[in-house]
Amino acid sequence: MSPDDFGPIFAFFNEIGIIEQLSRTQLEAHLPAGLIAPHFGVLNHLVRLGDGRTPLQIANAFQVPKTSMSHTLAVLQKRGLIEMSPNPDDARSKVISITDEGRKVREATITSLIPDFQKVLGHMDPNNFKSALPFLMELRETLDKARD
Amino acid sequence: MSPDDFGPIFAFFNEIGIIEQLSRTQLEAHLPAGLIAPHFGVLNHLVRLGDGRTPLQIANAFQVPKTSMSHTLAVLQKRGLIEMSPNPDDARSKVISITDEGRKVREATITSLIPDFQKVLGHMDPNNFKSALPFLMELRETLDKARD
DNA sequence: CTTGATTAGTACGAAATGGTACTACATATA
DNA sequence: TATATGTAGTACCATTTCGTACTAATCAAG
Repeated sequence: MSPDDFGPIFAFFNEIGIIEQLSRTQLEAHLPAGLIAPHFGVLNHLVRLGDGRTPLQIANAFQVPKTSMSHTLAVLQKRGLIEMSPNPDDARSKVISITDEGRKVREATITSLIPDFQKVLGHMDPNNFKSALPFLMELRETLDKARD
Repeated sequence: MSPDDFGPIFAFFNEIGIIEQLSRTQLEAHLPAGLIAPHFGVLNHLVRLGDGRTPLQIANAFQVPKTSMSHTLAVLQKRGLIEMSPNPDDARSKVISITDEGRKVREATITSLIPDFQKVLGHMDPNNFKSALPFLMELRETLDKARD
């Protein structure tokens, strides 16, 4: 890893940033008014990994401060998309579960997103996404381990 | 692009989001207090593409609303890192230029960032970044064209 | 030239992010 | 058991983001 390598590496992270922003905007166009990407992220997380997680666990999973997640969860609760119960194992803590309404919002978002993605990405080769994944996952893990 | 392709594609964008967040945090750790990634982004933009751009051009380049860029530029100006002059071609508009102090901040940030990147990414193959770049650029352009 | 529509930038407000500090509970050490 | 230290969550606050609405300047059509 010589100094000459950093040009392409900076360019790489620059593209990552722009793609993140454009795809986030695309996602948010399909969310109910007042919900943004982090809200959807939490709903998706709960469906994929199951109920029973604490706010702190969710904050760690998304690499955001617990105080940010606290606010995100409050919005989801206020809209009836999640429930917060006391944690039987730890009275300081809470346990998050998704409601039927929350599931419906996630489903509907994905359902309306897919045709849009298909239209936008239709002419791209899906194999490019698949073959890029292992490197992205390795990079994500590397960056993740580095934050201490 | 069949429905089965969307699993890996969603996973792909998920990784993009996490990597963006982790790398942004890494960058911001090297910025002077009170400056965040968008501030650095603008300074970098001005150095790479030159002075003389209007706020709206810069907002478009970063795909953010002009009202967001207005605030970002106000912070940079208040800290003496950019200058805003009247646009001789259009009295409604302004022209942005980076100051010597702004250049110094950008330089110092990059200089302190490189050894950190080297430590974190040192064991990764730089060729992976280079070979991922063309696909990311194609994807970015595709997403960019789609927003209308 | 004049009038109507468009455009650049900003003021303002609502919501999101994230830091500091606090409370309540849990855990470790004696 | 008593006490000290650590942890989960939140309240509060400063800053960011971005939408709406406005002002001033430009452009287009007659």
